[in-house]
Amino acid sequence: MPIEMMIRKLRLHSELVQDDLSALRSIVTPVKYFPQDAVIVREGDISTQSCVLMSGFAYRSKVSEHGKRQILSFHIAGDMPDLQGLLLKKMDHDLTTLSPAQVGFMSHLALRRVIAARPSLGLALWRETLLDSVTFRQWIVNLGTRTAAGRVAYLIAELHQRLGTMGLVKDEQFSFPVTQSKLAEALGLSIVHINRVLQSFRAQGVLDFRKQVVTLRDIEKIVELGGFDDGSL
Amino acid sequence: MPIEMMIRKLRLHSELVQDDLSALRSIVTPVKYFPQDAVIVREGDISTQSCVLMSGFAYRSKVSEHGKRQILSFHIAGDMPDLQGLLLKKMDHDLTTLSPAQVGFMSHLALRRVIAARPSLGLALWRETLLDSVTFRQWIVNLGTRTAAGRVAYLIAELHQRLGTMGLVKDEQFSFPVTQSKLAEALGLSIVHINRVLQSFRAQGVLDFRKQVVTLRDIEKIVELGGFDDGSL
DNA sequence: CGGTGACTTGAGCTTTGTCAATCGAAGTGG
DNA sequence: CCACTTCGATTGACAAAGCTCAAGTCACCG
Repeated sequence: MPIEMMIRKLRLHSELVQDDLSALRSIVTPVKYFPQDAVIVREGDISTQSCVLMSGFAYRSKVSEHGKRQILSFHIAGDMPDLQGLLLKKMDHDLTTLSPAQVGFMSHLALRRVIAARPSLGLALWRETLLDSVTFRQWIVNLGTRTAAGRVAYLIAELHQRLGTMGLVKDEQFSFPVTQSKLAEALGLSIVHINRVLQSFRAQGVLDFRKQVVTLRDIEKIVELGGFDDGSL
Repeated sequence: MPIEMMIRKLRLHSELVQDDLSALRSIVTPVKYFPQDAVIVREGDISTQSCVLMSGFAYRSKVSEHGKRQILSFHIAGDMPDLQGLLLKKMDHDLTTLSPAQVGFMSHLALRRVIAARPSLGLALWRETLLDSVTFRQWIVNLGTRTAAGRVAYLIAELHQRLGTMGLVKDEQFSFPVTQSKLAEALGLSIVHINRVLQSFRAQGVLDFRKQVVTLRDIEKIVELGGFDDGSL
């Protein structure tokens, strides 16, 4: 029942009554399946619908004129990574799958209708977009203040926390189907350097990143390096 | 009539009728005057009101556990830098004045009342918070993909554009009351390095940054270095 | 079996940071 | 008005983090 992932996430932050939830459920299209590395929405597109990631991973990215690409955020089941399109018609970045993914869509027309009828739902969705902002702000701090090792550790800690609340972590281990090259694009580092950081983490028994699976070996150390702050809101 | 700055900015992005605008005006408290470097809201505070910057400059910042501070964004007249507090009760960052500033406040109670009565106003405010996000995303690209000189150039180009739409640029010159140390905190660079970049810009006749005033001398070059993209939404 | 994509490794180099000192303007108390 | 302090800007010398280039390895796939 993949659609429940979205509901689950929404309920983490907002109090919604059953009627709100079923109104929302009712406008989500049947799930579509996307392969790995498929573009869901492209920068410049005029969006007429927003999506919900039901399973799998996705990421948002933007290329700077220099041709360098920056990954802005990673997304997991339950996320609505292009909800902002509801009010900002023109996409300012790309949204791409990182793994095969199940995606549901909600047309903006239907969303507006449902929000007008149920203001509390509108507020809950607004809040979701604000939480998105919080993550971006943390990301800025990450890029601006931390060394390479700190950035990697932070990213892992953040994902660990988010996947944890969605029940996607088992035995301090989770799937994260990303290449080192994408990690580099996310963290503003070179591939070579990412590789070296990961190796040193492995050697020091901090964490292991192999075959798309992350294994946390020394959480204390990771949190210390990455200075991750759960930041309960 | 400083409150008109807010209205002016809102109307840039949303169509609002006079009644919406006057409803909003009516809940803004009389302006308060803040000196330079005064904290308006602090990380961890539970916010019960949001502010509107009527004149002057402010910035948002966050300290990473390492004690290093990161400036997240700069704000100018018309901005509502802590609007997200309406739905995210706990502040995740500080808001501080960069210069003496006039600030109006809107209590969250009143805001919620007015939004409930006028959904279009709610959407306009939601959109404002989304524009905030856009800026953060650009900032991530800035930190992640550009060299020191590019980052500085980008920041200047962004400010130039934003101040321009608010009518605060004259003769390709604008006031930006920031120290080099704060620039360093915003751009994730050391003070010394910022100083060198500014000097080289001055020497090359790209731009001049003296006594809190920025003078653009070669806009082409600035846009090229910073790769600024107006990104009309 | 050859090809492709991801990961690894080494060497040398560039950008940026650190440390330490100096300078200059503005403000303060005497 | 002068000595003194303070804060921000500036400079030089040196160190470090991270980048680029280039080559090689390894697993997988047609």
